[in-house]
Amino acid sequence: MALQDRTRFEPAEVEPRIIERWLASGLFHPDPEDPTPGWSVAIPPPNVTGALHMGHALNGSVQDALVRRHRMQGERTKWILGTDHAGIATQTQVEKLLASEGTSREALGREAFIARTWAWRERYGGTIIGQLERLGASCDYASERFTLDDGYVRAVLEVFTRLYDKGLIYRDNYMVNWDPGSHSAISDLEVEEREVDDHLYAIAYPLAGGSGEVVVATVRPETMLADTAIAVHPDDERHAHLVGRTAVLPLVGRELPIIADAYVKPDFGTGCLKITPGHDPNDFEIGRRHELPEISVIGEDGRMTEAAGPSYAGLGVLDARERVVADLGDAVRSVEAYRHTVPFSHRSGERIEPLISLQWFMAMHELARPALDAVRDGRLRIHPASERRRYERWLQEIRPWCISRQLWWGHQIPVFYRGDEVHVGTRAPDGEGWTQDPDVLDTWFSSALWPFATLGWPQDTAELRAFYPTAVLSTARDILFLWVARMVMMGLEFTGDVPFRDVYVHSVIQAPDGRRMSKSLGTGIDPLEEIERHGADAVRFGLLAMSSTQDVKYSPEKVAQGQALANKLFNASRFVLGKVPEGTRPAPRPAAVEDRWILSRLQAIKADTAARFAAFDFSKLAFGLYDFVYRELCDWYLELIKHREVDEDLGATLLHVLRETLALAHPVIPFVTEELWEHAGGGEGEHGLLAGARMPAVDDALRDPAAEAAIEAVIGAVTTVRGWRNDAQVKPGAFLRARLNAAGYEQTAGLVARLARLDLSANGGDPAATVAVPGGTVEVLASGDFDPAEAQQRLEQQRADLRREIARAEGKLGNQGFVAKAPPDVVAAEREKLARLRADLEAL
RNA sequence: GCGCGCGUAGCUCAGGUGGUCAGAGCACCGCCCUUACAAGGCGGCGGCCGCCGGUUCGAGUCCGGCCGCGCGCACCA
Repeated sequence: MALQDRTRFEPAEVEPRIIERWLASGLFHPDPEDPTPGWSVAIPPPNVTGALHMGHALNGSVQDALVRRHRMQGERTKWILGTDHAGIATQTQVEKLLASEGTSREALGREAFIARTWAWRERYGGTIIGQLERLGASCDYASERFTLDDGYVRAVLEVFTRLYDKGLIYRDNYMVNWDPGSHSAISDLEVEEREVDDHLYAIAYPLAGGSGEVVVATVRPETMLADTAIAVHPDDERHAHLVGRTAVLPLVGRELPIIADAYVKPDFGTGCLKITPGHDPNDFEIGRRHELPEISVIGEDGRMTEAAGPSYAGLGVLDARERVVADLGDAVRSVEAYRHTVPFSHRSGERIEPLISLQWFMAMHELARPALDAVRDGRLRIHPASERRRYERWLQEIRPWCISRQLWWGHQIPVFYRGDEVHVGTRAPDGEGWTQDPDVLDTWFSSALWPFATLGWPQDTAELRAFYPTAVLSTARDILFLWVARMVMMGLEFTGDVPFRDVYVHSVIQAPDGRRMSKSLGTGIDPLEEIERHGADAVRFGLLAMSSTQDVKYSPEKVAQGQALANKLFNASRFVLGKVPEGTRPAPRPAAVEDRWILSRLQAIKADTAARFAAFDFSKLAFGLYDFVYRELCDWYLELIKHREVDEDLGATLLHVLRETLALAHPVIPFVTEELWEHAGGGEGEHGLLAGARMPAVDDALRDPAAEAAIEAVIGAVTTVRGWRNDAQVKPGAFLRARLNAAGYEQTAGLVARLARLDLSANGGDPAATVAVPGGTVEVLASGDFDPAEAQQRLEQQRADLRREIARAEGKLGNQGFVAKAPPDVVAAEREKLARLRADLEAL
């Protein structure tokens, strides 16, 4: 496309074309054998079932900005890409599909179901990869991984086996969060608390021997069928006499010992707690402490079991509750409405049924300690600091991780049983009768190996040597424990090094009204639709600009700002490239003070941008670029040089500034900059792409404080005169005859004259108005082009403002306390300010 | 309940270590089709910086207490 044919940047036309060039260039697929230092990022693997949402888009923008910047710094950069098999999510999707076909997973059988799921994944699994491409993410698409591919499976087996041999993975009957929805145990981290309205029942249990009773409170009367004790607080004098005695469980007749345990809150309810180790996590702990029997009356299907007795067996939990309450009759002493929070499955949304179940667990304390140390000694840095504190707290209070899931889709647990024999390994030992554990591992077990399993571990590959540890892990805060902390533990355990040096925890993007973005609420905004509407550059810029250390509301204005920036850069480039002669070689060749100024400002924005990248301050990074392009480059520099003849020097400087600006902005808005780069001469190498060009370094020799001061004055003077013209109702096009009575404009009077539309050539005539500008005044000579009365009013306003400021400064300096106690330089600055204000007033 | 964070122009947000810090974008008003951009340019309106105290010569900026909101952790059956 000829650049001069359009006045607007058209992302929809340009971006797909640019993507093709990037992918064809091979720039995103680094050679691991190359000796250049490696720099890598591992993408949080999206679910194969997933589609790009705003969180992915933000995280993609963050990671891509980092990756592109480092690639342009000459590092051998790899962005590790892949998808997660996402056990529950994927299995649920496929089961839904089967249901719509009138069949089911059970009808198919395990092998066929898994084959079907693979086929489903082949067909629908890759959509998010294409969507990342559309965002402009420069991932290594040529070596995409999957958490169930062959190499990955080997890594998982290796880790399982080694942890088992170390005794850190073990099988136990333990209280788990049973999710009746997915028919599987789930980990503590997959449980969410929700507030519900329940009833609190007070139930009387008679003491053995008929000498009184003990009243307990419960929201789940049906679980009493599994009670094995009553507990009171050891210091509770009201109930001290009960400890050691025995109560009789109503309906069942079982004798329950009355024990003392500090867990019981004496001031809650009656101060007496029924203990049900089989169906309550806290009771389970108490039961283990006191070696109580563990009875289960609720099964994995959520129905009462035979152990509940003939009149309850087979009933659903709620029906059983009703029946129990009815059967208790007078023993129910009170029922009151009760609101409290209870656990629900994050996945299925069903209420968790705490059950004792035979599951695989991972002991975490031994693994957690090195992960804590890594943060404390600085090998791992977490940004922002508040997230680091969360990380530490969780690791300190870490609990065993239930890693088995009663699913089919995933890494089947590599353990084989034959009678009492147990064998851990890839395949069953020789001989008949071995059966493999039917469960699969928690999806997060395999995700925890992501940064090294994707690079070929446990083999010692060139990729592993080149790209491990990765540099930065960028993620949202909701998976800091679920994923990030576990990667650190596994990385340290199996590679001896942290899996990444920096963790950047980014904002969660909420809907514009502050609610959570979600499909079910209808509050979601599709990033792809935003990209279609405004361009990928605009969305990337907007997301980075709105990011923060806190959650943020989605801001369409910031996306619009990004779109405006892309367009501005497009038009600025059209202007520059239309002026620069063919064959110009870009170079800083300042011929005038404004050239020295823009070159100096360019060094400043380069340095600021580098610092903001280092600090993960993406919002300031984005706004800083916006401000430089809009304000300094377009509003001022291009206006300042507009009427100069573009000779070799100016041409070289213009092209230099443009190209460095494009390079600097490329990591944030890669498409428009890549497109314009080609028009601005392109780059080295066969592809000539900006994505593969070098990031310009800061050149301190081009910093020029004198030029900055001179142009600052010009900007101040022009702005002030424009404001005055507006107030004095000067005809917009008129060039007013005026005298510039001010210091500091030796080289720039002509610039002021042109941009403020003044004719400074006249020396005669009476001043009809005075305007204060930095360093002095502009005296405007009488003419018919403005209204003297309005001008006078404006002048009075200016004088009043000055007098007010003078009075404030005088008051401050007249304050003994200030002069005596404030630091000398602050006092001196105040005196200087006062003198300047007085001089300004004098001049008017 | 404990912990963390936030409440600054109509809206969304910036404002390390207290002294031009009262800002940006959008919205709004006025003027301008000035040959890069009218989805543009120029200028402007607009804020007891949540409330009440305190520390200080001086406080959006520090301390305490309220009020409102968000998040994290733990939950009392």
